[in-house]
Amino acid sequence: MSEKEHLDFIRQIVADDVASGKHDGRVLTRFPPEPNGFLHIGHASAICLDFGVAADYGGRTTLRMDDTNPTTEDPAYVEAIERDIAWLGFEWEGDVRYASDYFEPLYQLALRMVEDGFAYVDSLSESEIRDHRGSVREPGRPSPYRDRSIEENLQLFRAMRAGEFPDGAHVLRAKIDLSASNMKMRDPLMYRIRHAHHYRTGDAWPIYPFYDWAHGQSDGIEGITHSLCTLEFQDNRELYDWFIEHTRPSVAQIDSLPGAEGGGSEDLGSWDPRPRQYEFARRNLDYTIVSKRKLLPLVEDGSVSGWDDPRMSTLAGLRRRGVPPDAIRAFCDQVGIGKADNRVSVGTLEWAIREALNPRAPRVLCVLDPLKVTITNYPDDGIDWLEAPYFPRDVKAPPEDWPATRRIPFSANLYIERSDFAEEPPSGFKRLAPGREVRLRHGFFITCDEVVKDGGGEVVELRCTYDPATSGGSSPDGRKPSGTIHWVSADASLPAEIRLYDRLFKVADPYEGVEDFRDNLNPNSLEILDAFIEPSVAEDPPDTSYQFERTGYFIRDRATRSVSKVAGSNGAGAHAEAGSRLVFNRTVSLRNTWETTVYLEPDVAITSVLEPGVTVGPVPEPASETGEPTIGEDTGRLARDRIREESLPLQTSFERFQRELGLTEEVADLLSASPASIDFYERAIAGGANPEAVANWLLNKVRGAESKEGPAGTRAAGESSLEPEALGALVDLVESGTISVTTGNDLLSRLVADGGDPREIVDREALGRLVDRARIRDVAHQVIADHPEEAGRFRAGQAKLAGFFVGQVMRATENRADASLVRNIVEESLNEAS
RNA sequence: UGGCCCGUGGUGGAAUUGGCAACACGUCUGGCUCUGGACCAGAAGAUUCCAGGUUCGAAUCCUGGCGGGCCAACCA
Repeated sequence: MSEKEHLDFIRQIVADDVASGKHDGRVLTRFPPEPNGFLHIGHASAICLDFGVAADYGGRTTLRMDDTNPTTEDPAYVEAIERDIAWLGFEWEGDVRYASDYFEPLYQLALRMVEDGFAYVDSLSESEIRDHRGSVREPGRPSPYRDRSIEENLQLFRAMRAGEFPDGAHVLRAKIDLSASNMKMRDPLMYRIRHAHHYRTGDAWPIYPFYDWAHGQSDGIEGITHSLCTLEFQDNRELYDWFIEHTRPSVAQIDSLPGAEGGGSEDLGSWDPRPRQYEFARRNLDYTIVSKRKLLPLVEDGSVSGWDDPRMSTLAGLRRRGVPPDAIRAFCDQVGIGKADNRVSVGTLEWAIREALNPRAPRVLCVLDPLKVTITNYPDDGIDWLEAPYFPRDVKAPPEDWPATRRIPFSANLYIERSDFAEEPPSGFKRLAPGREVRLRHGFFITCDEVVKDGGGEVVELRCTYDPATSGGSSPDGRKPSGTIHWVSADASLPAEIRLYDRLFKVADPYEGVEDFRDNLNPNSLEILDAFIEPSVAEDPPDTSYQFERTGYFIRDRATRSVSKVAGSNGAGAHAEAGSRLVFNRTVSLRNTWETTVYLEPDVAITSVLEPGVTVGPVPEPASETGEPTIGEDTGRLARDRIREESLPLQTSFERFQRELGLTEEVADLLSASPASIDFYERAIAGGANPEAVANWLLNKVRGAESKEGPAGTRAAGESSLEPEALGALVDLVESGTISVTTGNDLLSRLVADGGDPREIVDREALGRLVDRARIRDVAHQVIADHPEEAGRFRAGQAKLAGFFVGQVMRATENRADASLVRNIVEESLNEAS
């Protein structure tokens, strides 16, 4: 992958880890699909990330089948997944891994959890467990079996494993916290009893681990360093970490693994490297579904012809549609990765496809919707084989294994595209019309002399004359026709079936406004055309991607169709298989700026019509008389007021802050929210620092500095080494002008991290404020000289660039300069220097 | 009166961690062309969800509000 100056947030984390020498700088990621369906374009994004991140940092990626649910999985899916990833162009580390290969070590690990008292066997029914779990609003209740002895748990769990109980009789649960606000932590299930046949382990196991238990431990077993998954697993991360921290793996347990290196039975104590989970937003594509579970019903109910139906967003479908793998990779690269919900336009995918195909797809002629043209001044039984280049001049490096030209037949009977003729041409129309001349691509100029219609008034034939002097596309007299159109000989072309695919769903968001997303299926997503194509294609390799000139990119489908009607033929189509015709899938149309495709961005049009002036949120309701918080009210303030009503000291401080210290009500409110907060503030101002300034620092900057995270994943939330007295001293230093505000900011982060006395640090490091006008002016001049372009733009009126120069000067003086002074001097210097 | 996460042009997203709101797709001009494609040149499009606050300076920090997503499967 090319070096980018910008790193997405995942790569930033990995880059930091590598730089800090975590795991000795090793990176191992994993792609863990469940083999219960085909991979789709959404997975492509995850695959590109998992494999791409590792590759960027010299790491590797394992492919792991997350096959812990025997009832949904199938070896056919395993095969499809491997095929699709390989096709996409990625190579996984070693053999394919299977979670099912880890069933034994997982079980051993679980046994230890039971021994250590971190897991218990619960014998409640499924619905009872659900009931005991409580809701998001109410805490759960412990199961009556929660306090079984370790011995009993051990014996029961072993019996579960031995197959002594029927399905549903017991489960193994982690013993965590039934009242956790995170539902995932309310004693999550680790194992269920399921007497089911697993496609790999057969009937060896009557119990199967759940995702949360299996996944993190599998990461540990494989030595994964960065475990990337989608946003909906954010709540699971706390559990992931809990499991990682509470297991005690030993070499013996993972020794039974295929490919294990062997080696004793000593305790590993913990997983090393310790895997960490990071989440990113899944990629949604408009007019498309990216969910294996939603795609399955389409396959099952016959809405599509299979997982590889070219309308499907599956990699297999895209492949059959003719989308090259590098286009998908380019697309994933282009949209990148983030944490915000999104819906990418399919236009972006189409762009990537055209970009990939344009330089390498040979151009051929194919008429999709034929209109008969008779050349009246050409011999009826004549035929000319014209030499035509496969690539236009602007394709600089056509594929070397493809010939430069082919021959195409010209005869008295031709087909042109019905849309390339207009009896009454609109203005700007550059194609054929009565009396007009156009160029046939790679052929002659023709002029339309006569329009033949059927009884219904529909045009059925054009009678034209050609100019024999224009062979090769130009006329000796130098005249230029208004346009160039594609065509095909009716006497010597091949009949072809063309399948045009439109989006599978009618609306950008298939889940919008319906209970069943299938109600949003586009009934016209497939259009089949009887077309004619130049005969050269019959001899080409079957998987060739073409550009049909002026229409789009197409690929030959593996299917052939028997001829439904005999095409006008004199045997020139002899290369085609007798009695059959070729089938082509349209991969994507050409970009079309003439016929503005109405369907292209309908959602844009619709929103602008439906929501003309809709502004932000709803109008706040007036407060209700019950005093209950209503929308728009400051509920935090209400809560604090209520607490103060019941606590005299709090209320006293609240009032004193306002009356004696002159703080605003809002500031006093925040400061008097808790005894700890009041105490901290009182101690900070005890040294004589300006109360108002201290309050502002405390409320704004200190909170900001404390919430800033350290190196990814290692943040110790709420931990601060800042002493109140130090804050008071710091504020005093700034207020008295001893140090600059910016130095104060820097110092604050250091105090929060490491503690200390600001006065000492300032003395020791000579951080005193720089107010020497001459010094600052020197620096400013230097900065201006170094940035002539910006200086010019400032003088041209871009006033906000002053901030840029202030920043540069501050940097040059290590933040010691007085910023107001700097701004002053910078603006002065900028103006005088002109 | 739950927890967690997320709001930057139409779309996806940058902003070197408080100092010029990048880039790409799309749109619109103009040029070139034997493809109304490609290519070349240019333009338009953003009070960074809102309101306050801190700061010389805020997309970024603080407070509150609004909006969206996920979580109560013996699925993953």
